[in-house]
Amino acid sequence: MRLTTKGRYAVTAMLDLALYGDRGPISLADVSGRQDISLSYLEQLFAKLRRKDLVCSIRGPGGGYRLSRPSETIFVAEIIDAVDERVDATGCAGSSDCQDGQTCLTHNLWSDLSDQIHHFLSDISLASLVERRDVQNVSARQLQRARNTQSIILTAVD
Amino acid sequence: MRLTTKGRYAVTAMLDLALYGDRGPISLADVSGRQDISLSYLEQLFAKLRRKDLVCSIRGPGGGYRLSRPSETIFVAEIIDAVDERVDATGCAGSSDCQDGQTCLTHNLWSDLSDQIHHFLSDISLASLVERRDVQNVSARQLQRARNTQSIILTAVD
DNA sequence: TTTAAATCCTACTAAAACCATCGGGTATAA
DNA sequence: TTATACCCGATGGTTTTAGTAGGATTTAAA
Repeated sequence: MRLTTKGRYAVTAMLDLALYGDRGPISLADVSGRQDISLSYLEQLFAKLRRKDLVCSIRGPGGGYRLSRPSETIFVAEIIDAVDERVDATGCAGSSDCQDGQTCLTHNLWSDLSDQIHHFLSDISLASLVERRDVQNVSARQLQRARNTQSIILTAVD
Repeated sequence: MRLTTKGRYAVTAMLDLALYGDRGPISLADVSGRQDISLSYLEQLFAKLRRKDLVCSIRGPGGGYRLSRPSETIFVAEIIDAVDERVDATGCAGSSDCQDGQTCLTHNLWSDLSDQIHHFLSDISLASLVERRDVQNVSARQLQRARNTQSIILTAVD
């Protein structure tokens, strides 16, 4: 099982869309700037998210990505599955043939753990994350930083 | 976060000791044979388990490893921690400085998940695994296979 | 006293996964 | 027409994994 930056980036980026996407599509360049994720890497992740129909894309200027469903109906587990293949703690991808085509001594333990994790992440929607106090605080900080950066740029232009 | 064969091997090997270690120390060669784990790799894992005082070793012929505490008081979470360093889903090892020294948008989500996993694995003792029906079934199968292998060897000697 | 069984220890390596970067496409609004 | 943005494939550096190799040390048993 793995849960690395790949899955974390994907969830963070999707949450970014949920937070800021109410007025039209969000470009990956914006997400990249706010969340400190490399643009090229985001492109790869969103290719997978698009294939799994979690986002839809609008090309051309003013384009970007939108959630393809309301944020209440998109769950963290789906996002991780989309980019990370699986949240599975077994060594045999659940097929019970871990040792010589038969189950290993601890197969069911890892199977239970996988269920636990999947259940936990399946209960958390993007909308529920948007409502969280800590998420709102971080979001406010990010917007403030974006405004500062903008004003620095404008000052430099003068 | 990672949960790979390293952690799985360690738990399986410890469970092997819990199952068969009641009559003196178990050699890693025996564990290797029963659980299909390479001997040298087991040696590396048990070096860590020994450092964390989960097992104690007896050198020389007839030697091997024993659990250093009763199996009722050894929990899966400890074993994984010992060989895998951590079961942590955050990107910052819990230090909350995931983005530019501040918390990232999804930090608390991963922190909650880590707590969930750790709590789950902290509740499972080696003794409770030994009592499980599925573990007993697999164990019986492994012993049967070992007897077959032994009889093949004896036949070949004749 | 010798031998062989076992732990102990360090270094090395092939393969995989991760986390990108790069360079070019293509669609499309302005 | 042009700049913006998505789209796509190839590549590469770094880290981790899973295991190998080769020996040194301890010690029970022959």
